[in-house]
Amino acid sequence: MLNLKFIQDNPDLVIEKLAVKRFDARAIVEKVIALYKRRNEVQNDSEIQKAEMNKISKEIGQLIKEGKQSDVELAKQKTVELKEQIRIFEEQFALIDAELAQLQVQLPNLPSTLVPKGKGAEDNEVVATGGTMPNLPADAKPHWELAAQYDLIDFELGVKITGAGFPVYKGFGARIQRALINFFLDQAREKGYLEVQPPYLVNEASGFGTGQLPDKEGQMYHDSTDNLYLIPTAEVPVTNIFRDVIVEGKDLPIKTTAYSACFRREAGSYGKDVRGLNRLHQFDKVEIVQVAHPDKSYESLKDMVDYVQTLVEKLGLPYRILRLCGGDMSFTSSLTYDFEVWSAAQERARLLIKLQCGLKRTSSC
RNA sequence: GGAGAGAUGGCAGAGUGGUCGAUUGCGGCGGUCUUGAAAACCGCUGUACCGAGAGGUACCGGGGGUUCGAAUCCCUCUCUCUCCGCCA
Repeated sequence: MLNLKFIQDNPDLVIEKLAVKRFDARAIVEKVIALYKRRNEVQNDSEIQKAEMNKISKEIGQLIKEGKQSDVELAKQKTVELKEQIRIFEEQFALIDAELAQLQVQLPNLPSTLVPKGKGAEDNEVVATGGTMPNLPADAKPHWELAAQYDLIDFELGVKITGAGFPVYKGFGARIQRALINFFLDQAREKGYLEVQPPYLVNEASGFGTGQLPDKEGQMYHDSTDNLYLIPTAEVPVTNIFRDVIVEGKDLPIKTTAYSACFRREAGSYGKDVRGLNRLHQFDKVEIVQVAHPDKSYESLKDMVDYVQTLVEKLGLPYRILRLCGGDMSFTSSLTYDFEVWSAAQERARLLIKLQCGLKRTSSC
């Protein structure tokens, strides 16, 4: 969320930057500036009254000590009107403040200077490609058929036990899943990431801490008995490690990695691209997170992009890295790289990894 | 599920209605001493917001209340710990 003072001091910059994201911020920015000024005036008036009130209260304490009972009564009378004025000012302040907050959340994060202008997927910038495209015969099978043929993943069994989107990995399928998790964790550790095993259920505060709540309320599995949420990504518990804590500047960047199962309701996505492993309710993911100094966050992002590139290289996958254009970026991001891996049998690129640098300054893999 | 205790500054831990934004210790920063370091000693050391500044306001788990005045009293919520019970 953009800082009010920043908006006030740099209105043109905000408008110009958000235009890259195809967002017309002019009206909101103007309103914000006017309200912000008004809010500060009210705050000032209110605080003058409060200062007076505090002063009188201290005097009363002194008078009581000295036993000047009549003066005490006199002073108390003065506070009656002050109290009422303070109440009115505070009411006004709360009203303006709420309106301001409501406007503030409507402004997206500013894009980095690297972000290309553009509308949608076709305007994204390809920054790197690698690997060799496999040349498959015309009758090549998609992964869900192969998985069934070799009994690696049993989707039907998952349906019986739980429901669609909860596959059962079997035999070599289960082993390769475990091997990949180990591979990613081991690689991350070698790059200086601290491995953690976080809880898979988080409380409400953690949900808000990473912005999953209230935004994606319906996308998370929720246990209403204890008011806990199943994590949609290890990003949630891992970044919440740092919620409300002060870290030493010399310790930055702090690099953390975690494997977790991830749970997503994927409400509303039925019907398209849901076959096989394309869209699951439960899946495995190894996350990397860096906590960096704001001035160094783009360096951290670069570091992570380069690192992930080495992973797809090592796995020998055909891939490309995209720098998303303004129109294709998310609300909170300031710079996003997508790693797309080519899926030959499906004849399309699948998004494998999304790395973003944003307000939360989190990145995932 | 039952009973009890607790939540205070980076950490530990005082404070039960009036100069308490908060004693003290640790940590951190600066200095004296030292060839250097350690020790010792001295000083400084929370955050946010408003203000050109002086300064002001708010914050002692969250919210509400009583009062001229609340870390302190009342109500309520949340969380943590201890003991008992139950349990895959």
